[in-house]
Amino acid sequence: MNRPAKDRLYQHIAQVAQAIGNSHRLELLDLLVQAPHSVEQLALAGGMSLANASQHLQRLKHAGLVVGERLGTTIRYRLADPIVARLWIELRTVALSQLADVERALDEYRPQRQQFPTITPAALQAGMMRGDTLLLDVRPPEEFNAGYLPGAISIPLDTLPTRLTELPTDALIVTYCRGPLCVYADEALAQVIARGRRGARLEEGVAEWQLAGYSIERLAA
Amino acid sequence: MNRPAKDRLYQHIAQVAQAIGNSHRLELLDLLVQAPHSVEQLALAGGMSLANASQHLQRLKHAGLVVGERLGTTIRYRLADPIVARLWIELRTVALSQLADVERALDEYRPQRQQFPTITPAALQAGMMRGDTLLLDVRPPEEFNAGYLPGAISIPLDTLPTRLTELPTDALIVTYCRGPLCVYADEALAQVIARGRRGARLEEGVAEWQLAGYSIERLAA
DNA sequence: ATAGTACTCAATTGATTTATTGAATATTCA
DNA sequence: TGAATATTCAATAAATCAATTGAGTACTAT
Repeated sequence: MNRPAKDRLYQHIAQVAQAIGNSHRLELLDLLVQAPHSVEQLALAGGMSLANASQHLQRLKHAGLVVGERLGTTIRYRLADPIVARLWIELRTVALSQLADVERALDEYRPQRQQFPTITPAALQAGMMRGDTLLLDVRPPEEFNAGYLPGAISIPLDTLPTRLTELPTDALIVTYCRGPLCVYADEALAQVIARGRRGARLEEGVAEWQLAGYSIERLAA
Repeated sequence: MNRPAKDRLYQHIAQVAQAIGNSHRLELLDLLVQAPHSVEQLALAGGMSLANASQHLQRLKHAGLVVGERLGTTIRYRLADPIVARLWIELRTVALSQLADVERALDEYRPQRQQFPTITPAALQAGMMRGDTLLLDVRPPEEFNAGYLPGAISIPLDTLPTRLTELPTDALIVTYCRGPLCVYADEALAQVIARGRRGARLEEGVAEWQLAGYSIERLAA
């Protein structure tokens, strides 16, 4: 058995794990799961400097996890392959399951998450088939445009206050956003319920939805 | 949006990725996927010092990926949960798919892997149903005892030379070992084919087999 | 109680990673 | 051609990681 060749093999594989072994790069991947983003957008959304974001993107690119394409003066980064989304979801699932600190940190970040009802994908689909459930996608519009759950209506969180009166009073309002690590759907739901509507949150975002075997819709290009 | 809480959340999740961001720790996980091992066994199989192996195991334990239980003077380590095996397989799959260097390193470690036929799990099962296929598990006996593919016979690689005459001449001999990063099945297959038998390798080990939805057998305790 | 075995821990050293800063590069527009 | 915008790169300092060494701990057998 070739010990040096075996060591090199594991070292190469470890490179991918090293690429995702940083909190900023994980957040960048989480953003890219929703839609392609420019460096500027990623730096802003991830709360890091432009140079820092760019450096982290080079690390992710070098590990084959993202690719960038130039569009004029901007470079649009996206996931290199859907299996990268799967790896991120798997990592997050293991972290949540195996480390109590992750669950605690999630409660601190999403303090409202135990206060409202949740709904499963299957129950959501049944409700939408019956016609008594309304599904709201409260992500930014570029993320909705990149792909959304079937039947979802886009009401970005920042526009919700002026649009609450549009919501029917006799339906169950279901909100979703980027997935389990996102608070947008919690905040939207709080407003919906405060306004007297019945509501629930879907924990899954588009990536979790697809990983569970359901399909998404996409606007015509 | 609570920026500090969000940062902490991603930092906690990154801890798990950091834990697997080292080649030695990946090899330890790969070994533990097959069966629980003592620190001494792991250090030997992984080509590292006892103290180093122990340190890496502490890192994996702290990330919730392995657990240890004392049995007399030895501590037997095992995966904390099957989802850890899934994470390892997912990471490896991404690495093989996204980095050409990983494929090259695998070729260097397994130089014979393109020379022999392979067989899919479905074709293997069909052949065993027909009764014209013999499945050999060439891992060490403790790993076979921890769980093996249904219908497999255990012939550890080091005992194969003295047992080749036992093999039927009219069946397809299929070998498997720890999975895609293991050479045991290649070396066994070379001997089987050199002795004039028809042979093929199954790339999947027990973890890949289970992840694909098939069940394994286990000897009564 | 002591010796043997297995394992862990702490300190040290050298290597690697990360964020910042300022310069450099690429593209577009007037 | 030059200015503006977007992005990357290189150098630096601080923080973190990994392997080794030697000491310490836990368990077992005599």
